[in-house]
Amino acid sequence: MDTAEALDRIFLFDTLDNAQRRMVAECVTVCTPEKGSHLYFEGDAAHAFYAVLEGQFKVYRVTPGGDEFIVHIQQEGDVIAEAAMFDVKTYPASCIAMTDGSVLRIDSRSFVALLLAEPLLSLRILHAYSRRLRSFVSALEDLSRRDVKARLANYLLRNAEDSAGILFCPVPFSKRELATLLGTIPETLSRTLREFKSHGVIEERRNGFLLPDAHALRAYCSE
Amino acid sequence: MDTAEALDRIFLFDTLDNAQRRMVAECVTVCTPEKGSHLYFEGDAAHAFYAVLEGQFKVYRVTPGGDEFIVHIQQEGDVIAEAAMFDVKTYPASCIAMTDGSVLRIDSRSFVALLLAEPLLSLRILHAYSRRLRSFVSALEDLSRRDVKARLANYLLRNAEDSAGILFCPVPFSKRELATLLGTIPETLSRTLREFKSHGVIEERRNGFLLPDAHALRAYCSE
DNA sequence: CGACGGAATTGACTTTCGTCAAGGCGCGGG
DNA sequence: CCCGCGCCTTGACGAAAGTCAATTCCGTCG
Repeated sequence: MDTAEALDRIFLFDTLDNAQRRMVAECVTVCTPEKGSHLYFEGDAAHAFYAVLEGQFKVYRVTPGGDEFIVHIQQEGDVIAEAAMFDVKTYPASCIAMTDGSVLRIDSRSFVALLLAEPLLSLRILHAYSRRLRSFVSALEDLSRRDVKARLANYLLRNAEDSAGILFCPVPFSKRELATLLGTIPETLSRTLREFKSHGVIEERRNGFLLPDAHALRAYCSE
Repeated sequence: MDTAEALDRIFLFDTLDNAQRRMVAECVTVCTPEKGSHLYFEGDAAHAFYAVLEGQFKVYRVTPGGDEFIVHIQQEGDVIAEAAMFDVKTYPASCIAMTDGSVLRIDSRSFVALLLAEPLLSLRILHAYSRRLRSFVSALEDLSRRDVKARLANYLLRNAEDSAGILFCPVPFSKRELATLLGTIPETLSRTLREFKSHGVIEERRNGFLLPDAHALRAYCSE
């Protein structure tokens, strides 16, 4: 994938004019990390941030107790570690490629210079931030007020795609990771999935779940 | 309080030069809401955002079940609803004055125009966002991985002020609200406080807690 | 001063969820 | 083809924390 095509795929850049794109192109490179390789480790000096072109990337921290905490799983179009460029010098988490993939690597210093020259670009970044912030607020609300059934139901509905009237929620990663994303553990997730399946509200498929009874799922959400 | 003095108190504006301050002053007004009055309600058209000069303000949502969920409690220097100006037309939560107070009201449209004219200001806002974002990530980690004891200990230490070697954590609001902030309920908070008091790691005072044994508290954090 | 009302506390009970341990399933390598 | 290794599932159990209900504390107002 060349740089121009890559910029088209990232919402931060996809409406820039040609002059702006040339400027952005100056401070980005396309990388193709292999599955299992790290974009960066927690504590590394933060000279760059990333935008996902292909594949899944896991942003995580290791707790003092040695457990993994998944901050988020980023997919095509998502921006990773954009926080790092503004107010810190090191990454607050680590990021690993869960699959082979490709990313746009954006040099922080050059990019900040670009922002100063292109205020519209700043507004776009602000926009991105505010969406991310909002999603954290609802995740927080979710975790503190709802049980695992509600969190799972919510996740399935939120990530579902509608094709020909059939809802399908892709889960392109392991159940262990889904459990961590939901703030629970594989055992509890497994039991909750079983309950949903036995009531016929979901059906398991390769890499995801069919949601034949969205109405019932919504009921779980607001319980 | 006049506008010039008010701008000095808000970190978004406190390093602006005179010309910039005059521009900002154009789109802000100082308001003095009384205890119990709302800055805005969830769903209102979002024409402005706010910065706290004095008092406490509670940003909250009402869940479908009718419970209150506190998104955060904002105090002097904090910025409220800055997300609203970029990508949405309505406030995603409500905000009420918990005490008499004063705020800077900033008109969104004029401010966005200002951002386009003053790229440095955009960078400051970005900075603010990234800090806020980071605090949400740790709150999330907290909620999903730690028990109430750890969350309370963490909260106390994080918000403590050191005066003459004595740590004091101010809690200028009710225990009910503290409980909600910690993602629990008053009963559980009360029991946890009792446990901490009985072990001598905290002492209750008017509007807060003394932390005579910070070391013990830190042990609770990482348990 | 005494009564009321909201906040906080306490106790008994229940539910949810995590822990521990065992076993099944699928897949790749020898 | 069989073995081993992860991943996932299942069951039994216990701990944490929420619910419900009763009581105490405390500030306010008549």
